[in-house]
Amino acid sequence: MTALTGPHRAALIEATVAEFAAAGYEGASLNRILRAAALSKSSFYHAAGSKAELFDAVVRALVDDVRAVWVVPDPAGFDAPDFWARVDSALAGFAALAGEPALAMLGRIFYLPAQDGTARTEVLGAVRSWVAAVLAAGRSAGAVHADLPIELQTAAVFGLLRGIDEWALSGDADAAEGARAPGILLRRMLGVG
Amino acid sequence: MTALTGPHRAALIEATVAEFAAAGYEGASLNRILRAAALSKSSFYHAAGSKAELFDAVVRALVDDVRAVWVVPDPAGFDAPDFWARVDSALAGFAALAGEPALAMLGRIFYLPAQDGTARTEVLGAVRSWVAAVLAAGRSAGAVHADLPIELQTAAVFGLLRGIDEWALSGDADAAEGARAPGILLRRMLGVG
DNA sequence: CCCCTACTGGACCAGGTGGTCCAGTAGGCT
DNA sequence: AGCCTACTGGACCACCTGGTCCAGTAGGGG
Repeated sequence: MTALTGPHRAALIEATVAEFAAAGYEGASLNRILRAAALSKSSFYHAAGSKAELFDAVVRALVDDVRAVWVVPDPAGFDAPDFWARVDSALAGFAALAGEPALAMLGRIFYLPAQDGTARTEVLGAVRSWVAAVLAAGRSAGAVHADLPIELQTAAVFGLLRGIDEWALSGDADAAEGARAPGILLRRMLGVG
Repeated sequence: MTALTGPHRAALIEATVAEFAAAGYEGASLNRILRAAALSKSSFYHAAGSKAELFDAVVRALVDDVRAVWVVPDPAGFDAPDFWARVDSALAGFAALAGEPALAMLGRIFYLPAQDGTARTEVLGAVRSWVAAVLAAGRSAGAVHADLPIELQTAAVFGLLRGIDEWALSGDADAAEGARAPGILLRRMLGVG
């Protein structure tokens, strides 16, 4: 019922994020989280109604953190001749917050398929339609190919970025290469000319 | 110990694949599999030593199915001026076996991160280095950009294909568009000129 | 001071997990 | 026939999961 209130909120979110990092979103154990947060079951169920609500609250908290650092650009602004320059600067702004591990994790949370009704699907849908709107603006600016469905292009963008991200995380990756790769590859994949 | 032998092999693999489809690789329940295969615990542990061995055997069986239908092209053959035509025909050959749902599932199994030592990591590594070898051949043929690490390009290929695959699976996807997308997008993303 | 509400600790629950153990039994070999 | 091995059924195990319940207790308002 209550959507995670009270003094334990911060500790609970922190412990949950750590658990996500260790065991993934699906594999996260409520018992482990409570143990880490030094909180009893009953206290937890008093503050947050269920495991699902906890997870939703955490997702929302992470999203808020991101939006506090990175103001999401209006897709309409991308309908301009310098479309790709604007994409580059948006990517640069976004890359700036990749430093904070808690925020980088938000991305990882969305890598798994989610069932409807959760905050994840909601946020993921919002991000997805934002990307689609940006692509649509790029199309009217003549900067983005229009010979494939825009939803397909959106999915390709997500997949590509995820692939780059996973490479960047796995061992022998050069951070500088990882930072410039999205701009280069997205432009080649989608850009006209 | 034994790597899944005996008369139950077929039924066990079938039930396991069905369970993978229903609950995912990680969420697959051994008990459900045994119930579906009408096999008792002791019989199972006699035939296959553990859940992990079952999963390995199933992965290997699916891989064998794929290799029976699609002969993996030698990467060396891609070092040619018509590199992208060869990629297209390889993609077409691979798309032909997307019809069989059990085989399509193999891909989905590899979407999740795997810990070392399992057949999944082994096969995934093999596929990954095959793709890297093809890309290297494309580079020497002058058909593939060489301004980014080849491992990064490989990761980008995996991500892109996964993104397209997920789009193709989710509802309102046009199968024809989904079939021609990989060739188009891979070439734009990686191709020179 | 008393009471009432908000909160807390911890025992407890049903149901699931992968895995073990042992008393059988069926089938081929000698 | 006798035996020995390969297999089977099912009870049982420890441990984990998310969730419930209840007897408290701390703290602020009347």
